[in-house]
Amino acid sequence: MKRAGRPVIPRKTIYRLSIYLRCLARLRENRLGTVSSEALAKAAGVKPTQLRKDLAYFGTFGTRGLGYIVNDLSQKISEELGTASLQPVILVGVGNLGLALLSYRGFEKEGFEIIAAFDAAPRRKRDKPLKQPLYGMDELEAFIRKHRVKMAILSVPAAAAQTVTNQLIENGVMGILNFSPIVLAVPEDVMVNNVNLAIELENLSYFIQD
Amino acid sequence: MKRAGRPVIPRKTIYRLSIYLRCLARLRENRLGTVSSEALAKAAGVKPTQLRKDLAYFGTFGTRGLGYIVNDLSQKISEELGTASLQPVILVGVGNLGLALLSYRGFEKEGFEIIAAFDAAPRRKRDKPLKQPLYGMDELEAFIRKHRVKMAILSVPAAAAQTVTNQLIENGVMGILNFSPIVLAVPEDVMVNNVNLAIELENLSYFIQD
DNA sequence: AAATGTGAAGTTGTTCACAGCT
DNA sequence: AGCTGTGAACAACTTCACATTT
Repeated sequence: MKRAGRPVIPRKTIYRLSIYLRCLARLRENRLGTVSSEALAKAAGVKPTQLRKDLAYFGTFGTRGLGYIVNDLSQKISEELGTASLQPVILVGVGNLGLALLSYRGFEKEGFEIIAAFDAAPRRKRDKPLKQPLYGMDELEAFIRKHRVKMAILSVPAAAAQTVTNQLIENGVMGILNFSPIVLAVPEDVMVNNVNLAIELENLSYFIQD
Repeated sequence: MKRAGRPVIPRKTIYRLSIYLRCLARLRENRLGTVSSEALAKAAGVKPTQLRKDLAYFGTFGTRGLGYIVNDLSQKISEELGTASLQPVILVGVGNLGLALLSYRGFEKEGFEIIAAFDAAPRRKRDKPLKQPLYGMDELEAFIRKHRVKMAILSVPAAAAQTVTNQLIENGVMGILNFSPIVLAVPEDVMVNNVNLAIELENLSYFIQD
């Protein structure tokens, strides 16, 4: 929580905190009480010093000579990330990819819930019955306002992406997880995370050339 | 192509080259002949100087006072990324997410083709008929070797991820697009790109807190 | 006049080295 | 003795400022 008075934590650190949290969860499942920065860093795929620096941004939790108490550290990171406050999310664009994301179970386990989906053609035949209600685009504005939705997953075709984005933002959405292959123009205070599968593949293919 | 004698291009630059390429494609569709670094940078969501620096890593293509020729620049970037050489890709783990990725049309348009899918339970009932052949895990090794597969998309459950990864690498896979929520341990010369949707959401939710 | 290409300056992020605690 | 916490050194990346070309 970027409250005044607190240090600003770098973006990359926040990313890694999420990773640490997941590693800690596995340690807990294995009933481990404490962990050293070396062990946790290894599990997370980073250097021990980086882990310690990351934690130092928002406190000092370790015991010298011993390491970190798994439960405590887990909770501290959770608090810092604000994971406690479960955010409602909507999804816009129920094509192939959107449909998949809707049925993907990975979200709920992590404390997010897609509470509704929207599509330009909500009655189009889909193979699978959805858990979430599916509405037309004309109901988008009212829904966002009514449920105070702050986060949206965008999986519409490229041509529609900017228009939909504008609609989302006008009605109060502050964070967008963008799967459409376009760079969205947004005001400074709106946050966009891009996930572009084609680019990820292209990137891989570049680096594996001998 | 990281050939000896060429400068090493930073990872982030490679990422952005992919983005520029897509922006240029749109300019071409709109029949634009030339573009300035300012205009292209804006479309790509970066600063003009950054765009120019990125390009400078592998050549000088612009004309001062004029800008870049869309077609030429497009081709140069394509060459640099090695997009020309269309890589065959396999997908392992046909659950919800894997299924979605298989039916996602975004890949083929960008020059990738998922040529086969593998799953521990290949006969499990799935709602949708697949375009790609679906095999059991026992056929994985032979297939990779026979088709000289270098890239894989991994969408298996966390518990299976590392085991499958080892299998892939032993048989020659050099690049993995990992959707499973685990940090994979791999040798240095193997490249992993992680896509973790839960972390992306968690990250968004952190930054939109007021 | 307009826009690129680039050395230098600035910024951000990572790693080292070691002091300091338990 | 073992392991954390952190200032300082280092490395990577970005932006600036401006010389240079068309």
